[in-house]
Amino acid sequence: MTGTKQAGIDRTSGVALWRQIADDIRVAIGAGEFREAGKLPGEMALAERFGVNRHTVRAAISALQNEGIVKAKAGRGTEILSDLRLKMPISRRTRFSTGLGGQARRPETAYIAAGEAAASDEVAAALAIAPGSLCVTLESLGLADGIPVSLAFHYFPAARFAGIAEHFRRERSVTRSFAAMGLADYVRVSTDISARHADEYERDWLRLTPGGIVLEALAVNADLEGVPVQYSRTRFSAGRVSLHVGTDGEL
Amino acid sequence: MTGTKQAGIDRTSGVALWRQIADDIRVAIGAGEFREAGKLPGEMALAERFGVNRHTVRAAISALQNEGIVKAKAGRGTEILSDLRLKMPISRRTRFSTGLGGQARRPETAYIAAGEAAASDEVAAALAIAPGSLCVTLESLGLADGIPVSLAFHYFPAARFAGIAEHFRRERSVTRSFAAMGLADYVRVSTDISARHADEYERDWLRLTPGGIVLEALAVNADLEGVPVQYSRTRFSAGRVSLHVGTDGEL
DNA sequence: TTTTATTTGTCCGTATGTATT
DNA sequence: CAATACATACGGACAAATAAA
Repeated sequence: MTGTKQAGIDRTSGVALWRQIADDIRVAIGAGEFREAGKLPGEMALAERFGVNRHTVRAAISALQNEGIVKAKAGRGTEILSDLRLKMPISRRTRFSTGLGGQARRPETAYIAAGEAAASDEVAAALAIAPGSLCVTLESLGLADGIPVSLAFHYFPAARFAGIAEHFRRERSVTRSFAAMGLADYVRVSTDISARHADEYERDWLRLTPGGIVLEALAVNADLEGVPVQYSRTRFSAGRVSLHVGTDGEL
Repeated sequence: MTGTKQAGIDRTSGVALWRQIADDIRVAIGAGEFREAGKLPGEMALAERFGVNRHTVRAAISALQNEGIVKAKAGRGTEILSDLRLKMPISRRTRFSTGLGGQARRPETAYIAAGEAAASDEVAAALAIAPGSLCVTLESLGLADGIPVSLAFHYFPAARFAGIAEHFRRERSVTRSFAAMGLADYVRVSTDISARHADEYERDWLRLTPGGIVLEALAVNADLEGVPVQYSRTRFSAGRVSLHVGTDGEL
């Protein structure tokens, strides 16, 4: 099926050639295709490979430079800067800071906003409360070494966690905020994972370029009696994070 | 330009507006946004929503018609034909066919290819065998109602599962192939999930458009003694599938 | 049945972006 | 940095199909 035509380039798909080629090169870098050389093949070689003009390849490389993935130097070639991904564990004891702790990086959580909202059907079902019940909302940004990796929107039942936003503002941690309100422990009940293109708001906070991808995780946490205490929608920068599900044991 | 910019549409991303809008509408359909009406809002309403000209919306709808998702009729509106969005469970007992079975859809597995390969470091580590050991490889396509949803590449240690490809070719099921070779049961040990743009090969098999997204799951299955029996790399069509991780119980 | 409003389908022209030579 | 060809996006006008008054 892949056959004769030059490596998968479609000219009437609504996606500019330079963007298709940039995406292809990004995937190839992630797959480790150029890891040995540490740099991309020359512009002429790439133009040949994709069956396009050298100018088009230059536009693609320029886009990858803006993303901070490669760095082109006259006479030297195009160096590959980073193809690393953080591994975020998903288990019964999923927590942001400890999840990234083992990877020799400085994890950090930033406060974005807090508020109140009536529970939509979706939120109400997840938290096992009546639709329309009041929820405390909290928005936060997760960073590793100063680079944003996740953007989270949390819902807590207001009846039980009325003042949690103030705690979070000081503590910068959901776990410690729960603890300050008398909830010593909690577990992850379920996680729903999907992927899509980032919208403008997500691109802004996660510093993604147009066409960037987010992994969206819808998660429910519950106390040890199984009563839901938190519903959150976390969007991970797909280029910087993978999710690791260990189905055999705890973290 | 009609006025203020609208939800997540970017005019300098190398992706045509009509394609961005088509992707947005496809996701909205999958989220059930128009399920009540059974059809899309009018072209004018959508043009307003996305802040573009009516013709641009028409181009997007035309693309969705070609995908077989909607059907436009003069005077009637644009009917939604399919809102396929599958939820694939990831748990200790993860299997493709049973995973989709509960969703009242016809699951199917197609055989693509089989072969042999020496284990790379990555594969060897996952299967707990020596690097360079021989593996049986198997490639398969998962479909739901005839629509491709997953593309999988499997590795089995050849020392133990030498003839498994022939079994799979007849049985069209990894579970039944294992059973035919005397392995009655196995469990999922770990799953690593990431997201990225589909490459040409994946776009081809999964019938994705350029810029399409895949959810890639690297999974290890083991027998009940904990000895790894299978390592697989499954790429799900992100627009058609989400992954559900239940961390509390079995499937 | 006729009328009217609504919605999609098709045509025109113009400006800008993309890709090649 | 041309010149050229084509795709994209916009704006408007009108035709054709449908549903409801």
